[in-house]
Amino acid sequence: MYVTLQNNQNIPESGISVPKPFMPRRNRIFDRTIQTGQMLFREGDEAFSVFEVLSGVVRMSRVMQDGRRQVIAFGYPGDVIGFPAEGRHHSDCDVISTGRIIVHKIDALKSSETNPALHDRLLDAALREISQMQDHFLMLGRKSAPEKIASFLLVLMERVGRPVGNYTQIDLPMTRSDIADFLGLTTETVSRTITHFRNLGVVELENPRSMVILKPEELSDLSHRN
Amino acid sequence: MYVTLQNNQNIPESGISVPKPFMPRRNRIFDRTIQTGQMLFREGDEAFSVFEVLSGVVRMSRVMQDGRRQVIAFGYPGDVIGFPAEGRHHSDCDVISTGRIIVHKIDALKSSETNPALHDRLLDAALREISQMQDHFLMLGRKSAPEKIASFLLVLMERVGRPVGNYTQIDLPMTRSDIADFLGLTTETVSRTITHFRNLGVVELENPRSMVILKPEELSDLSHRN
DNA sequence: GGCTTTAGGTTACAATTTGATACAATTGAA
DNA sequence: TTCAATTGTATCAAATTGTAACCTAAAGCC
Repeated sequence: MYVTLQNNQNIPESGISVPKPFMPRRNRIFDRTIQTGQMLFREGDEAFSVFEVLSGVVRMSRVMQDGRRQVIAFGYPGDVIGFPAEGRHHSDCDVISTGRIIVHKIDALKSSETNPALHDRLLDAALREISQMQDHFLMLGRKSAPEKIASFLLVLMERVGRPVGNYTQIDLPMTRSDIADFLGLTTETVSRTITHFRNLGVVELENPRSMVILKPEELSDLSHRN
Repeated sequence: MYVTLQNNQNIPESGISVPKPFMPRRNRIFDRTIQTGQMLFREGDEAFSVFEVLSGVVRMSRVMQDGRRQVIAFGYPGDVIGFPAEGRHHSDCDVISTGRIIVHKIDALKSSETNPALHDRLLDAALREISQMQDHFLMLGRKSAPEKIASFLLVLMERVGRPVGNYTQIDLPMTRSDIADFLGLTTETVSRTITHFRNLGVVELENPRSMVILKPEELSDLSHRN
């Protein structure tokens, strides 16, 4: 699923499970390598496919003419991205971390004739995305800067964190500017807030792109998720 | 479609058309009256149906424990609402203006067996919703308060405005608080901004719930859509 | 009818957060 | 090593929010 910072406190059995990538037997997968900096599609492009991320990270974004940008979502392994409307893509999609994707023909989403199981899976992914975007709305519209950053780091920790000793380490393949544009902040505010968290002893930075979460509970308090 | 304040300046042939409600011959429709104040579903409810608005207006929202609320969307005639994820609704849905809806069994969305045409239509509605939520992201994350209000009024004008002489009249069935929670602002800011637009001669209020757009072009400039 | 109550809306002013600007430090690539 | 890009920090300005008072209209009640 997308990293869209859920807020499911009111939902019983809150966790939305992420299905494993579809793996037909004998690896008859039409997958493709994606390289950092590569563009998968642009806003307005005709949509021929949806993409399932196997590894690496992609960034979906929209831009205004005056340059203001909103990052819609980061696509991590397990996510399906590029759902079209009216046959077209409505955002840009860039690769920010090299990896592999499965390219599904758009027909698989449109029709259940040739492959009902895949159709169901893609439909579920689309519905899951709607739900996750709703969570992101709450964050964009109603959370403070520290709450946004804390929520963001928590989601990354839960989705792609790696245990290192007693703590959890997360990579940040995106720039501070990407994070800012995802959360509706400025890079300065992102920087300030991370520095603040560091001073609180909640997180630790090995370098700007590698973070260790020292106190997940305090981060959770800061995010006001529970 | 939802009133989600589109920003399609980069998309050729930008307008996303809204399909007419599905009308089987001889009116064999399973529709239902909805009354202001009625609740269609709550966050966490098991999802048995999706709803197609025929008339009236509904409000989808999510709430944090501390009371902060985000209005996800307003459902106007033509919109399909209540798409579930993992079999559950992930927002509350209230009726804010009496009307009628069609109740579609969730199976119609899940499977194309019984009614392929309806299945396609609901799938399209879901994809359109994803696209429109992306537009709303840009607004929530990157637009200023006046830009948000101007965009909101423009979308209402285009979707449900009624010509009155040379101008366009729009009803605002939602409260200022609903608008604020939709745009990520406070009621005071909404009030102040509308007053400002009134002083500019861009809009006129017959009463707080009935507005006349006097200068659509200036409103468009204020919204930074074009 | 006239009164009170209530919800919603508006306005003014103070407080606060965030953004803008500028510049230093760091990192990674050439 | 040098350069360019990114990140971090500090100061100041601006936009938005918070607080509180007041207004208006509708609803309920006597």
